[in-house]
Amino acid sequence: MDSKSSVPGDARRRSQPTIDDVADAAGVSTATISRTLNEPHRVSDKTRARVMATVERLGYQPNFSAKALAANKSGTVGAIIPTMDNAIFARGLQAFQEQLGDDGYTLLVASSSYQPDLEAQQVRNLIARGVDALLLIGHDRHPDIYQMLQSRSLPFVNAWTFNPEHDVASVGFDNRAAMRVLTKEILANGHRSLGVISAPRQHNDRARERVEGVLEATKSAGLSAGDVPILEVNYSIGNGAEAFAELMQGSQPPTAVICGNDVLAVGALGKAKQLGLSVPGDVSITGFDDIELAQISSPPLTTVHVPHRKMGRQAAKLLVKLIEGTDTPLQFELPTDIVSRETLGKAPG
Amino acid sequence: MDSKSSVPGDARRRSQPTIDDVADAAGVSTATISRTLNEPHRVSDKTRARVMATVERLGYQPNFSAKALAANKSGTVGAIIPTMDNAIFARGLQAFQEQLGDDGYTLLVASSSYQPDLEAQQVRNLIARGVDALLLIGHDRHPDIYQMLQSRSLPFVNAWTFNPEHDVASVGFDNRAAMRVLTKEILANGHRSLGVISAPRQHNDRARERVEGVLEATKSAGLSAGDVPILEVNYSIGNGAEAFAELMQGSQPPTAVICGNDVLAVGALGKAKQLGLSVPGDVSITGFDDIELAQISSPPLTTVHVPHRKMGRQAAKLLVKLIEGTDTPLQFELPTDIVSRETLGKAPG
DNA sequence: CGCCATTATGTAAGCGCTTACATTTTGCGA
DNA sequence: TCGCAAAATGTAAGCGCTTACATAATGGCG
Repeated sequence: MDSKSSVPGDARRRSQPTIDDVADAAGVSTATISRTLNEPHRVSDKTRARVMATVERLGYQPNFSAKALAANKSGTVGAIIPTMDNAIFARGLQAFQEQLGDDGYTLLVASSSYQPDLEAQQVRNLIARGVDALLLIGHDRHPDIYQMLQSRSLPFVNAWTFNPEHDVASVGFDNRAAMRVLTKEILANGHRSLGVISAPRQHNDRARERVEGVLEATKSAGLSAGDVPILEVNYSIGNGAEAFAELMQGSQPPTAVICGNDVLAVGALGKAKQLGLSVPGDVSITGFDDIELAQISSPPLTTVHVPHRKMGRQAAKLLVKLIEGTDTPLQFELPTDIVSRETLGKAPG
Repeated sequence: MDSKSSVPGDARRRSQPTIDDVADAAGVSTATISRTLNEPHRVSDKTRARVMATVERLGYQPNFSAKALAANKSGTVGAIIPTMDNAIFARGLQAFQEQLGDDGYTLLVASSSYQPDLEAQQVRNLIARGVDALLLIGHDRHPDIYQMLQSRSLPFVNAWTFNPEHDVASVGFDNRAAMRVLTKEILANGHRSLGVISAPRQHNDRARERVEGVLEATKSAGLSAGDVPILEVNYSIGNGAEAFAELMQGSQPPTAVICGNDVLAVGALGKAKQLGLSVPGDVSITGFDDIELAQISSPPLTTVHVPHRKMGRQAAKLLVKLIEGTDTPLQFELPTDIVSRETLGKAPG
């Protein structure tokens, strides 16, 4: 019963079999195992069959850390989103992940809670964890981040926004244009007194662009910027409601309230009902994103439809191409369209 | 200008500094660097300060794969959820991730799309990727999975459900009891003709338990099981609507329709409106989960509130304790409560 | 001041893979 | 049958860390 723990083939505590175990069992070298698994064509049919059988029999699973270390790539893609707790990101991320899975990559998620510093930290974190590429939301972010990505030549794409001025890979839509179109539609309905409920614009180019879109439209319709009150609140139904109340309590309340997203709009809608205001009889209200909420609110919301799932999948595809060095265009603009339901009507009076 | 590429200290293509670089720069051994970073107290104040400064100066970030390989742990926790494209999982996952981040772990996500085989595959995948622990939804799954986890003694917790019969770590709520309580409430309102719209129960113990809850309540009220039609559809507003229509077209339509979740209920609600049925005047409709949809539907939904965020955080805490070997109870039952809004009323007639 | 228990640091052997490079086998034309 | 290019396989050096063990520095005490 003496036991020299260095005896080869020693019982290594019933842990995972390693490549060496497989090599021994199959009577080939580890190199052959590795090749069989990663470049099957470089191995003879006979050997491949034998190795595969052994792999199967032993239940061998390559150790990922080792693989990542040796090959200097992890098969892992990171995503840093503001929050999953918002249908639009959750949905896009789900699609992103599905596509990634199809391509053999795994998703590492972090969230920034809309805080630039936190985002920077998360980027560092994910890089240290060896992600092969990164999905980021929007263009705004700490310059350190870009530098960091640059210096490591780590592929990344900015999603949920599209702006050819930024010379980086991205897949998204033109927030400004979308909102401009919506606003024009509103103006075409005779509204001249508008109000905006936006997410905080600082550090959030999407929110900023949307407001810009509104402003461009109103300006070209001859309204001066000062005429359009803009409230900034964090995304939530409650905040939407409050902001709406505030907007309506002035001496000359807007006849149309443009919300930065559907969640805010639904809050506004609820508050309108509560205040005894009819929508769109007394006020029109619009949203952005076209999430489920928009369909089932009552009345259903007129909003801007954004192809979140498509965006997620497309971003994944692009990232994979960047990782693998496949030639590809770097920028994808996805179309949005306004979906007219029942909360936008003629201006009263 | 001659360049022997093997010269030590050679310019390794301006890549990340390694622990060796830091060691050289700080004039200590790599062991000391490692200790400074991982067990600061084991290093003298002077050395620690010098090392930290060097780390800072070089912008050193330890390579995760190497760390994981050497230490045999990855600081990464995997989660396999049916889909992120459902507010309840997204929300819970967000909370889960926040807590994980607080504890220094990172989240690796995969989704099973409600398919047992896919789930098994994802488990394998995440294990190979070296996760330190796993979050799983529900108790139902391929037995191979449990065996796999067992044999590697990989910590895991089953969430979104609580059932002391299963002897595994879990944090969740009693789906059956929650639904039983809701159903009793419905019966107390005089309803005797019920209908159920559920998610497919196969491979989904949560859906199954919920239906069981309904049945327990109806049975103890003297109704026979056959009296309660049960439709199974995948979660979606549209499916909820269709199922509702089907339920109502019989010769003796139910006066109360119990839905497996809010999404289904909202679909049913919409269809009721469309069919000219008043809710709860003609039919009562209930949901489950209490997501945002429930508040803003019209009329707002009577449903079961589930503390998704709390569940996510709690699951993360538990998992971390399991990983670190801290002593802890293994099962956490979270309370649910029924929130009475406006879709449940007295039985007509 | 010298001894010895502490405390701090260094040495070097892996962790489980990949992959240049070296060696052996195979297959085929002459 | 021989020679040789191509195909298959093997050898072994890392990848960047952690950590057991060895060694050196420190400091308290008689």
